[in-house]
Amino acid sequence: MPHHKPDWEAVLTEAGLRVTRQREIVFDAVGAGEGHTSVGEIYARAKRRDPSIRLSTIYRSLRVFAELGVVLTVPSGDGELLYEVRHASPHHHLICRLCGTQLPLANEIASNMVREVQRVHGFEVELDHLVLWGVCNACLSADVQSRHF
Amino acid sequence: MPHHKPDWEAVLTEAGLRVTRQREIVFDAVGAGEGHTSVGEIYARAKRRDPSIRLSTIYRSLRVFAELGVVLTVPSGDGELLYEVRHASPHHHLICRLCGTQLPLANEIASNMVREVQRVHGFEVELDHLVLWGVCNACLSADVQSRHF
DNA sequence: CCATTTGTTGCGAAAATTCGCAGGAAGGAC
DNA sequence: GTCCTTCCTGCGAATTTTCGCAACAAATGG
Repeated sequence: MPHHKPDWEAVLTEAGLRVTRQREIVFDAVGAGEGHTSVGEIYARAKRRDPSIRLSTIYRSLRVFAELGVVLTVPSGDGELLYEVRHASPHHHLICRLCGTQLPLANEIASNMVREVQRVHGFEVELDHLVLWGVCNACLSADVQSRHF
Repeated sequence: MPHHKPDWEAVLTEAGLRVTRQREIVFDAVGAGEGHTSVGEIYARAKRRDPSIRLSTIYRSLRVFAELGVVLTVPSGDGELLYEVRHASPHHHLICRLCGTQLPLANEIASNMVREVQRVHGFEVELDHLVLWGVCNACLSADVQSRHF
């Protein structure tokens, strides 16, 4: 199936919001690169398509997208917020606070937890993008070795 | 309540940082109330003890504390960052995005997930304060009813 | 088409957060 | 105590993010 129609437009109209030229530009700018994108980069890309677009419009669009869940926010290592378009299936990350590597978390683990919360608390968790910080395998062994010295 | 020597000082010195009067004020300000505290509130409390303290000092201290893990940051509903002192045992929350209620998450659920991640990915998750957003029991039934009308 | 309604944008200003730097204070060594 | 060395803070300015409001544009219905 061609899947050419971007579905974020449907999500917006569904929510009673409007599909505008600016929002299209911003959305495309988020997805233009690979992976996570900073506000500055998004602004630069957007301005390339419409030099008169204002930074406040970028921020407003991003907030709308994030609230509706069509883009996800990922806190980068140094506290800056990064943005990324959300793909069909929810995906979760493990981020190593030592080397910064990101690896995907097995979906089953996350959905198990969601199911458990539902069973125990009767609470419906909406888990789009779980980010777990910690230390990866490689750094764990490296750290152990460095303590040897 | 033998609330002995606050251990955040040990954590700072351990990291080669200094225990200053300002940092003491900021740390106390974070913990002065119950639960999560906003930057503005922290600043207000700190200024009560030292009117000459600067906002940039608040931000710098909070960043240091957060990086060392002695205070935790919690994203509030509207995107604002809240701060809270980290207590001995990790604790996790469920927050309802409809009514704002926060309820504690059974520790077992979280630690199960951490164990699973370790087993499957060999990744050591450092889970101090997991916040899961969703819809609580009460709002779930209320929502169902409202769809009836 | 035209009119109406309501959400959205541009614009500038305000607020929040970070930065650079010189003076001041903590911790350590003697 | 005094002297050092670094780190921290006050200070103001720069940067980032939000806000208010009038003009504008998207969807809807006639």
